[in-house]
Amino acid sequence: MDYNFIEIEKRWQQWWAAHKTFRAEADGKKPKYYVLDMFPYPSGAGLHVGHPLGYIASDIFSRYKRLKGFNVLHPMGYDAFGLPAEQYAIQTGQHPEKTTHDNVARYRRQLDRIGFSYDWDREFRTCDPDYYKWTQWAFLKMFGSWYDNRLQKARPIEELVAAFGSGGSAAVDAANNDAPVFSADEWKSFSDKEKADILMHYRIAYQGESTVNWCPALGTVLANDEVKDGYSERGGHPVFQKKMTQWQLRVSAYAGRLLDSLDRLDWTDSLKEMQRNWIGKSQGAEMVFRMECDGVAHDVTIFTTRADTVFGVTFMVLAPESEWVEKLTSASQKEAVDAYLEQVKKKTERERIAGKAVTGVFSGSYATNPLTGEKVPVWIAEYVLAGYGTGAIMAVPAHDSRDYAFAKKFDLPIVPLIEGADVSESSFDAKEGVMMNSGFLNGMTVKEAIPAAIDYVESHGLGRRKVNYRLRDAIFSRQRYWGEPFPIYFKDGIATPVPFDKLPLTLPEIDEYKPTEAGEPPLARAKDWTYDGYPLETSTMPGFAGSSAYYLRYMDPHNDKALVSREADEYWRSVDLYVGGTEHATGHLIYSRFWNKFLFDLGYVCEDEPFRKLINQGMIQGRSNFVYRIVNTNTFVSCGLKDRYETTEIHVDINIVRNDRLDIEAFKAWRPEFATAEFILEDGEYICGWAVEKMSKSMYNVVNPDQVCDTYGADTLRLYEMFLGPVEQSKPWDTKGIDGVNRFLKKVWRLFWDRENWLVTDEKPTADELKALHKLIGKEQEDIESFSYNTTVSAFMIALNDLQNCHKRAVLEPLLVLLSPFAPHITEELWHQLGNVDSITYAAFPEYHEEYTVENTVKYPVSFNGKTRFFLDVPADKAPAEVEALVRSHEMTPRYVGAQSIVKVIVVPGRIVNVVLK
RNA sequence: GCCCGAAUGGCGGAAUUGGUAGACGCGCUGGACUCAAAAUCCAGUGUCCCUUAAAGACGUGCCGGUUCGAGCCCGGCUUUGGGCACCA
Repeated sequence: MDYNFIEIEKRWQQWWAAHKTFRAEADGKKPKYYVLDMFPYPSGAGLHVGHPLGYIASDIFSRYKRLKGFNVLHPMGYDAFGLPAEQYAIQTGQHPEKTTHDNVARYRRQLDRIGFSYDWDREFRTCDPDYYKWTQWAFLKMFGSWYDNRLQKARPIEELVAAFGSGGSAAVDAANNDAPVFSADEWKSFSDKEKADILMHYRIAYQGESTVNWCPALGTVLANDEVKDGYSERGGHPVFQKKMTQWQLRVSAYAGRLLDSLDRLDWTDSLKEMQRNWIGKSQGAEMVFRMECDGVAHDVTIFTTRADTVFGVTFMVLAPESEWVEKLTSASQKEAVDAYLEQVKKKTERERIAGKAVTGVFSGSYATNPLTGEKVPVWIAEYVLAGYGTGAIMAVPAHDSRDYAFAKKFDLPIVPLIEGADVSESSFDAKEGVMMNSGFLNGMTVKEAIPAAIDYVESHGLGRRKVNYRLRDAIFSRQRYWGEPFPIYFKDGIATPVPFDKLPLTLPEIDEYKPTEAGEPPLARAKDWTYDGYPLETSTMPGFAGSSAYYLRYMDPHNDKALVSREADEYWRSVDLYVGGTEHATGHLIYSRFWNKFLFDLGYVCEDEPFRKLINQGMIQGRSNFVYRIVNTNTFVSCGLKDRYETTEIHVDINIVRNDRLDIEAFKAWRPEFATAEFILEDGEYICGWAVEKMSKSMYNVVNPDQVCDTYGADTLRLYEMFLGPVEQSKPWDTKGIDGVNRFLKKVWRLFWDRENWLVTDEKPTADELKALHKLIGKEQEDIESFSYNTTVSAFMIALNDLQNCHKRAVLEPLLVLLSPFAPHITEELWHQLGNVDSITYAAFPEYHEEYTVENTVKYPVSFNGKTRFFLDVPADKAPAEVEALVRSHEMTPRYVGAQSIVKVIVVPGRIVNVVLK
């Protein structure tokens, strides 16, 4: 009988579905294990061979854990709200729901062919109202909460209201955005609207004005992680900085906790480092400078990490968007300042970064250095960012390169503060050296001077220690259609939550998906978009809203009373293994952690971190092929000869190229313009050029997993993707080696069947066969636990070489179990042919016995002059003299001895060997 | 500019973490089977010297160091991938 993978794979996929083999249920008797893939956005292009890489790895791990006796939760679903479906809708008028539905169906078909062990009963899409009900619920919980800096946790807003009533704004230390100061009596006298406005400054989900990334081409604002180098990540459109009122999440309140608990996570160091950079903690001080403008004094707070350099301040700088700009612009400078602000506003984010042009304007006011009493000018310049620190800085050109560039351009004084620092050509930014020109700090090193300066400032009431984070609050509204509607309506101008029992607030039907003529979001087109007669919010939530708590929903996906029941949450707790790409490091993985910590604070979940262990699978790149057309002709020249002509490089579909050799007939048929093409060949063949590039439709280098399943089968695909190299590593897709893996599976089949005979016997295995088997068991356990799947596949091949002619049931049965996580279909088939009725999934992972793999030996540590150099395996019954002879004759010994000679060899029987050298 | 990571045959990649470098697979060469091809099986395959073999020398991006011993540790580079980037 032959290995008919098409038939086998179809049969067992149906069998697993019919028997719900992978259904997970909370079961207190077994230890749980939760394995999760980052769920996909179902794009129109379908899956390519790169997508399943992580899914295969996590599926192998899930199947392995099941064999090890764990109750495994391994779900899958779709991140279905998003921009592509909406843009397609704008172009074609097709409802995004329809597009999404079709794409999901296609993804599902493709996923099913690969034989994943998902519990499909738990599937959901983030655009299902039953699901986004809980996204809206979480939003309302955030709207109804504030962050207590003292307790470092979120609390219900009612408790804040109570505190205001008894002690005014001073009663709490709460995370806020520029909240006003008031007394308890004032609070009581405020109108409802005034109270609501104040509370809005404290809510964890709040509406507030801030400088946002505005993308006119997409007609929406974007979060920081959705902007790359000044362009939108989706579509690559220019982004502008603009002050706007938007919904935001107070992620910044959690910056410290997000940073600290990174240490407890089993993630790669590089990913943790990325998050640390993104959170960007910096320790320094806030200092107050008195500034005077046309005779009026203002106390302006600045942030610095170099309090030690305060004696070298020669000017101050405000960000153009700072609220101080207006108050500190003198009448005489007003015109110049206004012109400058206008000029800054017109620039895109890209131009601000890329230009690096030094620009600025004098405000007309002066500041007093609180330590020296010296007066210095106040400038306005775009190199100072409004969103970080206080939007104002003290400039020390001698020791900060940006201040230095500014001082040079505008001819401001530069005062060096560190002995020996040469500041004639550039600033001296390093935090080292000995202070001078710095009053009481003189003679100290920089490392001593920083805390000394801050201590001085604190004790004289001029400022205080302060930790700043780069992490900003997340802009949470998008001016788009295809997202979760905000369950908020505006009653007399007060943002009011839609009651919980009215959720989900479902997305209304509209006839066009574009913004309105007036520039309002698409939802403004909906008829009667009101609640209780009041207008509803017309923005929708961003893509990350639905993906921030989806791992919790999988624990209890059909619950209509809660996001997740307490019992389900306490059983499944958090994701034990999360597999996905690094591209989510500063987006989804920050937002999810924030979201989870918030729910933890309110007692809705029992773990404060969502993803215990994280593996980042690498990208699979495409291998593109090129043909070379001679300019202005329809003649194509083979790669080796292309330098003799002037040619244009054209991507050619890799499906009509084999081993870099072009199928000329297929090429002529590929596109009408090539039907009459002529060719200049090498050795009778057309050789194509090639390059490794991103796998994409436009480069004609996409390999569809369906094709691989057709030609080789899903088991080969799974095994091959793992064999390509470490899961974490990016690598180009290359089918060169796939035959070797396929050959391996055929050989496995041949252990059971030759052409027509069943070969399996009940003979007793030999010692060598057991040794090969147990070596494999040991290796596989070790490798799977450390995600070295490529070496596990190698171990299978080695074991197979050792077991070539072994048809013994006692060896083959455990072998199938070992192989089943990697190649589930072929093993399931053979497992049943061996007479087993139930799925191999329920088998037990074979136990590893060291005695089969290691001879009965003693391990002697061999040391030279007391330092252990190597271990020698010696049969246990050897006498000391024989051991000594072995050591002396050991092939490595001369190398350890080097130029010295052996004085004597001391052997402690069964324990240790020491070689004394002279 | 700053912060991580990587560099090993013709190729993808191994190496028990300081102990026989190149596992396993691909490719290539030769052979068996075949009328022939495909498939399958067997053998060989880091480089140099050599008809071949033995033996030897060299060999993990470059220079130096520690060590009896370095792909692995230390110092200094080169190339390359990724992240952050007027964050005071």
